[in-house]
Amino acid sequence: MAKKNSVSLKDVAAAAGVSTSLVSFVLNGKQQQYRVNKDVAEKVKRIAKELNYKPNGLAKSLRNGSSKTIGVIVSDISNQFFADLARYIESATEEKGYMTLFASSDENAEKMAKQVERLLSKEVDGIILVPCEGSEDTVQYLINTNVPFVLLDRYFPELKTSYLCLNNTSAGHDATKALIDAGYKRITFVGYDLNLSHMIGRAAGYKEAMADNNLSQYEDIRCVDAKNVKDSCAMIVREALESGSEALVFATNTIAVNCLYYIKDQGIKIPHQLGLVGFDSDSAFDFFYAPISCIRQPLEVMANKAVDILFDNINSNNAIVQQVETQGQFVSRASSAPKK
Amino acid sequence: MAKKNSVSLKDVAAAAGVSTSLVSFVLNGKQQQYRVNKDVAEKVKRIAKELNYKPNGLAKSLRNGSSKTIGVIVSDISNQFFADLARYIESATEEKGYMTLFASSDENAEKMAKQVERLLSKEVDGIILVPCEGSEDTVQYLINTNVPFVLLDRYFPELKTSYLCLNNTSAGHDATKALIDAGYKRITFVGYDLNLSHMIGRAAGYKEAMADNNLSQYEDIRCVDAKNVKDSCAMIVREALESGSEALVFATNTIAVNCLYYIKDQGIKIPHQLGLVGFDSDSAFDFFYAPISCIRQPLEVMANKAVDILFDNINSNNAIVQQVETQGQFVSRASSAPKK
DNA sequence: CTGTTAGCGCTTTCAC
DNA sequence: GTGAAAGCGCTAACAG
Repeated sequence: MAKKNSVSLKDVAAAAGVSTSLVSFVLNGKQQQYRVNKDVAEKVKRIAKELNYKPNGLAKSLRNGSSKTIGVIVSDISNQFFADLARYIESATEEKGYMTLFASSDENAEKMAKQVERLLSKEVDGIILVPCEGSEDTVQYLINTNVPFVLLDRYFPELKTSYLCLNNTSAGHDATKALIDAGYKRITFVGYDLNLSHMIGRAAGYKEAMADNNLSQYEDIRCVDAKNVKDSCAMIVREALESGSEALVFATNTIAVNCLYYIKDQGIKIPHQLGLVGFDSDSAFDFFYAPISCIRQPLEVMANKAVDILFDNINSNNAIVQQVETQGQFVSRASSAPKK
Repeated sequence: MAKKNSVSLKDVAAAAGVSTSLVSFVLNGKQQQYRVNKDVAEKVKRIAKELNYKPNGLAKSLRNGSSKTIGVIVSDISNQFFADLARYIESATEEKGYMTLFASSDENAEKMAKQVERLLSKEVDGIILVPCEGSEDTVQYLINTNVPFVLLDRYFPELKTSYLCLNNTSAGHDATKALIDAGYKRITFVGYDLNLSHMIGRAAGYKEAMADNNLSQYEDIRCVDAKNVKDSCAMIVREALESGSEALVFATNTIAVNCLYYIKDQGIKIPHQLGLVGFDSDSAFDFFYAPISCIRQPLEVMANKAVDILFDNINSNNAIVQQVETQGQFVSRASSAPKK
């Protein structure tokens, strides 16, 4: 531990000439309840302060059966989208007197399972989890072992769990519809080849918008290779253009930014040669010569709500399953300006 | 705790018909050391697996006097610079079997002190700390209580602590010199009004470069109001231009990005009207119409080294103070192209 | 080779 | 009003 020289309850008790129980009562504000003598209470408080007593959280947690810590597993904490969520989650949990243990899964089910184990071995009181592809078993395990948790950003329709995510279908629809309204017809959806609800939803929204506007014959979904995002994005943009695509919907901000590098390099004219809509935000969207239209997720609301749901599960011993979808907001900018 | 139904060492021992010590030995790979019977060992392992036994990390930590957890306090975990560092730190500590507790200080000394307390109450084995202005007391407290820690990004010259930071003077010098070499003379340094080593170092490097090139008469240092970065940046760029400044050195990426919003809005011509050099990186630097030259910090190296130093302190009980400076690298791009 | 036991620091019941 | 004592789950002397 950080310091071996730390002073314990016993030390305070000895110095005050009382029992450890008294000290515990006083220092936990239960002097009323246990009718501790006023003077004794004062003395204990004074001595505790003098000795610079700091309770040992580990011992407390062990004894109380609650670590006052939650775990958060995201794909990559350095990704701006997750970093923003992390910050909001941190603030929300801190307000409740909890600490947050963050871990990254790299979209790898095995690594995610390992991170879950690591968090559980720290006896976290609950977990906020961005589940990755193929991690149903791990999620099922959490259900079986009755660990309070909430899925974030994605969920598994076949598993009855609490989750909080964007209404992805609606968002995918709005992104696509904006391009359609601007006069684009041959619109390509650029996503990951992931069998995960957020991706499926966004693609479904895209298809729906295309179909509703009699553009199904132009439906074109392309998948970025997650192992090699940069090159894969470049190739997809090139191929989409070659096949006559007039506009692209990017399913995530990482995809968008990587495609933008290629678009910028190649001098492709936005929006006249290619209309664009992205998801989330990135300063690249603002500084690209034609600012990028996008679907904004209400990150703070999402983080707060996910935390609320988690604590509901913690406090109710998972009695209620809450499945919440938030609404994205379309931000219109130059990259999806009306096609000439 | 997550689950009340968890199985303990005692349960395994009972099921295997042996004592808890045997189980502990076996499950901690000490069967050799304690000459545990092979068959018994096998049986214990099998039963532990059958019962899905997971050791309680809290109890282990309490007993062992080490939580196998470190704390990391940065200014803001959602800031890309710190998010990147966080990710590298997470990876490095994970390799050592440690978990990482992140917290944000918001550059506020009081909040930082509170975060330190929170981390210590979790009995972290050590702390990586990005200290904020006026937090000398808290750092001194860590020294006094013999908590292993290492400062990151900034340090206090008057305190004898381990730290890892950029060679800021050299970086500030290089950034400025690049502009001087490109023919700019009236160069303005835009930083925060913070009495912190990184800011002081970068400004000192700027001054040094100006002086070495007989440009001291043009020395011009302006400070962004950290409480209102966006507006303050806009005002500073405007005033600098009005006063005849030909180039700007931005002391952080947040400052740079905020100034770039104004520069873009106003249609200021980069680099001909104004040469620019920033710190760190941001996708805005890449997508601004004139890509921004910058000083890159070796983030991965820095994170790894900070973790190494911290563990040296943990393992040596703070016997050695290591103060390490890394070198930034100047990346030349259009924003600091030779002035016509 | 294996079991007993004494705590790590804390909370809380129960007795006085 | 207060203290003794049990015990959260684990490790590691120490006995045998």
